[in-house]
Amino acid sequence: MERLLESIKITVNDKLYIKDPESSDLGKRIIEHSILMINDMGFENFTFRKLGAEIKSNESSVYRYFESKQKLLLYLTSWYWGWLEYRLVFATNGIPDPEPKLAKAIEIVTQTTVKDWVFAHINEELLNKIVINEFSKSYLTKEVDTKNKEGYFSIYKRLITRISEMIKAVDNHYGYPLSLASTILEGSLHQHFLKEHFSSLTDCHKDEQPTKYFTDLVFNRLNNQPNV
Amino acid sequence: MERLLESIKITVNDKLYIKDPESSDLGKRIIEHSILMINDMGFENFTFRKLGAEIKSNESSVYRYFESKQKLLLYLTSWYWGWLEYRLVFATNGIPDPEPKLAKAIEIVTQTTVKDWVFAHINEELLNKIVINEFSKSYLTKEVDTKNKEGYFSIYKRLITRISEMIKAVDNHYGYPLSLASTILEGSLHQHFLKEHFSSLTDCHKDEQPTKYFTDLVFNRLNNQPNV
DNA sequence: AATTATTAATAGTGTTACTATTATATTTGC
DNA sequence: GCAAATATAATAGTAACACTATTAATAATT
Repeated sequence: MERLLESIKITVNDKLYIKDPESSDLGKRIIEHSILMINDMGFENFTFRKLGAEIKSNESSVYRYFESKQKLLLYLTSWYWGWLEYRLVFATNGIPDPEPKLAKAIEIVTQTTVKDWVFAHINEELLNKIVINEFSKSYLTKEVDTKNKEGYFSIYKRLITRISEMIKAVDNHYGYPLSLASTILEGSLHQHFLKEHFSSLTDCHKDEQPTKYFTDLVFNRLNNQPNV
Repeated sequence: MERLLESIKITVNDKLYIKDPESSDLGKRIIEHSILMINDMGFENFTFRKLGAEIKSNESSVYRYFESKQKLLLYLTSWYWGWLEYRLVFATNGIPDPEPKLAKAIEIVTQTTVKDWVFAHINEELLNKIVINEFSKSYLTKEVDTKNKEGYFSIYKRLITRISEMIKAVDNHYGYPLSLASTILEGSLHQHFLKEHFSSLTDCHKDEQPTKYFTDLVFNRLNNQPNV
């Protein structure tokens, strides 16, 4: 995969940044260290001032790239979903049969990310943790509808649509392909969170178990047609 | 139900408040109006200062009842889960067969709340909306493990345990009763949120559809034993 | 060498969560 | 009915935060 991706750039909605962080060294340091710091201290305790100090730059310089903390988070999570979408399409494209195709898709989106380091300044493993802990906060706000209209969630939405299409390909009589797709994505983040902090509320205690749980759940439903 | 509940008090962890808001008129107004205001403006924009102004009292008086905004949110959501647990136990206790019992449980926890007004100062319908929009924020923080140790999520956890027990009663060979129970609860909040803000990501467009979706999903899995 | 773009430094604004202190009501015990 | 205890209100203040404005220094381009 490394070879292939060298020429690939994950593109996110360009309204999410003022200046493309990929376009400069400072920009890349902003991305790299915001991932490290948000993962360390959590989004609430993370500030542009602290980030500036960490990268030996200045708060105001960070504001040249991102107009707010919220937009930086949306940039990071969008990037993550874009990267996941890329891996999903790449891994499933060659599979002709709907069942193994969906199975592969579930595997990709529910497993925790292994260290890839395809993009030098982006630690995908930590970014995955950030998505588990912080993504919900990016839409659980009063501004969600405007943000949505501005297209800040479009990659995420496209990803869910893709999964729902694969579900329909397995069973086009099933009545809830979109709900099931969104349950797989969100539910998998949630199971990973429970695994870390509420282990008494989940049967998933190892990284690969959410994949097994959702694969089992989805295929049992879809092979069993007593629809609505 | 009204008659019965007149003498019932939903009790939450008493470390969540400094002074019991149920013990005074001011306390009840704090609860009543914090529900209205958080629902209106969202948790981020809600402040004790604004609340004080609204109830013609003072910011510092609110701090006599709750030591922080976060604890007030935890109080409200705990109360909600306690109330839901009560309704769950009440509605399922008399059902001997595991299947209809679980079906009733899923119905209770996945449906949006109808106006009950059993507790004069608590609008359960709005509280349900608050839980949908804000509950995740109460655990998606760096302090989650300490909060958990202090017992601030115990009612929520007990509720999930109860549901998982009902799942086991239907199929005690199923390998993921806890994960399934937590998926039903969290997933249902999520589907209700999507219904309001991302209708292209769900098949649930009416209030009762999450119930149907999860009932279908759960029973199809449990009647079908190809376990792990 | 001059122009331009980028980055850094400094200072400031309004708001927030929360605390401390004092003053004023209200309730309670006798 | 009145003093003591308690609850509430008012005021002021702190440190931190998100974000802005302005100017200074540096680097890249022409």
